[in-house]
Amino acid sequence: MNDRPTHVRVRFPPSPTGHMHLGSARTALYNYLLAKQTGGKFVFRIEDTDVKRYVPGAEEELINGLKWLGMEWDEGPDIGGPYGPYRQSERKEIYQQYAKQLIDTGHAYYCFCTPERLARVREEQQKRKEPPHYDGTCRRLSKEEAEARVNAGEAHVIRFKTPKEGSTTVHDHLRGDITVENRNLDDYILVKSDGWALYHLATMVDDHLMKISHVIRGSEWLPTFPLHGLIYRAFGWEEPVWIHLSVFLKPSGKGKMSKRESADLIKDGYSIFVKDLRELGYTPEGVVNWISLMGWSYDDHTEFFTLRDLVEKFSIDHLNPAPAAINFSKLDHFNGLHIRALDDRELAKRLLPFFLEKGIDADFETVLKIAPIAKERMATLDEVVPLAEFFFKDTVSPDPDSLVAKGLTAKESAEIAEKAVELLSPLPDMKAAGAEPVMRTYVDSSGFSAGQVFGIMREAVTGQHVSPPLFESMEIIGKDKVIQRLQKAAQLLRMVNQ
RNA sequence: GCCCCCAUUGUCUAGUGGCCCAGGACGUGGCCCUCUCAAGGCCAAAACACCAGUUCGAAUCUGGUUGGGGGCACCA
Repeated sequence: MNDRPTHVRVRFPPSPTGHMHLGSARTALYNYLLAKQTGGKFVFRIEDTDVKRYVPGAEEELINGLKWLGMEWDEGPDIGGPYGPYRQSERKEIYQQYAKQLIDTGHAYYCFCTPERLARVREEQQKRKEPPHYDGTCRRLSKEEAEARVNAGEAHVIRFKTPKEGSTTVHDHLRGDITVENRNLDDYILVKSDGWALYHLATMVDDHLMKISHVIRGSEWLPTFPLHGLIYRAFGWEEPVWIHLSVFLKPSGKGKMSKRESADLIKDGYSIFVKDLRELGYTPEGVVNWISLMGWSYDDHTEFFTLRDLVEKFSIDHLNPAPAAINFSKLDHFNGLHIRALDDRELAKRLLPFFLEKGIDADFETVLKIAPIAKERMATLDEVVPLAEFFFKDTVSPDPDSLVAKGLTAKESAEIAEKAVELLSPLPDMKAAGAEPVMRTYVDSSGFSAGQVFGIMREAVTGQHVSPPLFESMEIIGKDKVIQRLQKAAQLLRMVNQ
């Protein structure tokens, strides 16, 4: 608690190549939390050096996703900052300059091998059950020959000159030292033949230049982590604190979510994509609380957190290195908690669009009245529609058979509906405080149960088996409509054959 | 195949040698509350992968096994 770092500089550097998913949201969140709790900076950087994989609109989705979740960045492509540009596609020359430095210091070399030859070499290596590594042909070229060929305009890439002997040890904050034999590392390509730097170079250069002090990233980088350490050392730079987060597994815990499985999820009302979650009625509060606990924990009993709480309580010392299976029912739980924690005005504001989207002509004032009686019946915001759409209908159409109360005949049910009309009509309005005692007195004297009487009324007034509390609902609907609907129900019941 | 990482109930996890015949949460089952459905309250079933070792003592340390995951691109 006292040994927390201060003023860290962290970054979230996604590639605009697809939808923003839960894994990147969590990585962004942990970075954000660390920045905020230390008074540091959260840097947003776009890693778009691969034009072939660029997806239009992906960057905007990333921006919207982060903002929706409540994570604002301090430096980024849209707002700039002291270490820009924050888009890798605008930093090409910087990478080339550093690649050249690596060549000059003997840490990298030009390679003229064609993709075709590399594929052939790889194939043969695999046939011989050898690790598929670059065979070192161009590593043996003299500096003079290589430069002559470059100057002659021959196509080339730049490769890192990985040590052949010995081993490399790097340190991960939650996993400790990680050591690999250098022979298991490859002479990775740093700069492609089109002159663009690859992740291994571009990201290390950017992180150093942008003074990133803590790198929190996914565990898919673990295999090349030693290479990244080697690159930092080749430049003579001080390494950041490295933290590799576990991956998210599919709900069964067997492997990570495939494209197909992600698509299938939406049928069950779930998704691993942030933008879908929003449309499915999840709140940013619920999503943040949920993902914060997949790989991190506070203590042995506290689980409800707002983003503010997390900024205060999060700690990189309590991360869990094991992969975590996604548990959507827990998301429903957290979302419900946060819906109930919202004040009525805020909740109504968020509920309204879900009515409108379904073509229901809801108004804010009515939704504001509905919010308090519906909030504990929702796991997701969109569930308000089937629960409360009857408030906005001119008439409802209850099913005559459903109108008949359990254990009663249609005739008895009709009489109850008629009695309700008779007892409620004289009242000045439908305030629950007035209507409920009247009906309860009737229940007590009639011999029918509350469930029977109120059940008939619920079906009559809402047209639904399930609804918010009856009398509160009737108050919102208003006396005229309540009486009308009860009368109609009585008529329907009179027509049911007994 | 090779390399790396990981390993507590179905799932997320607490646990850093004695507070643990293992605590919390989701889910599941039961009960209570109750006008429906929820929410809420109470209760229950449910785990230290295995084998050695270190130690007076191990879920916690070490080694191995097994299992799971990730990576092996002129992608990130």
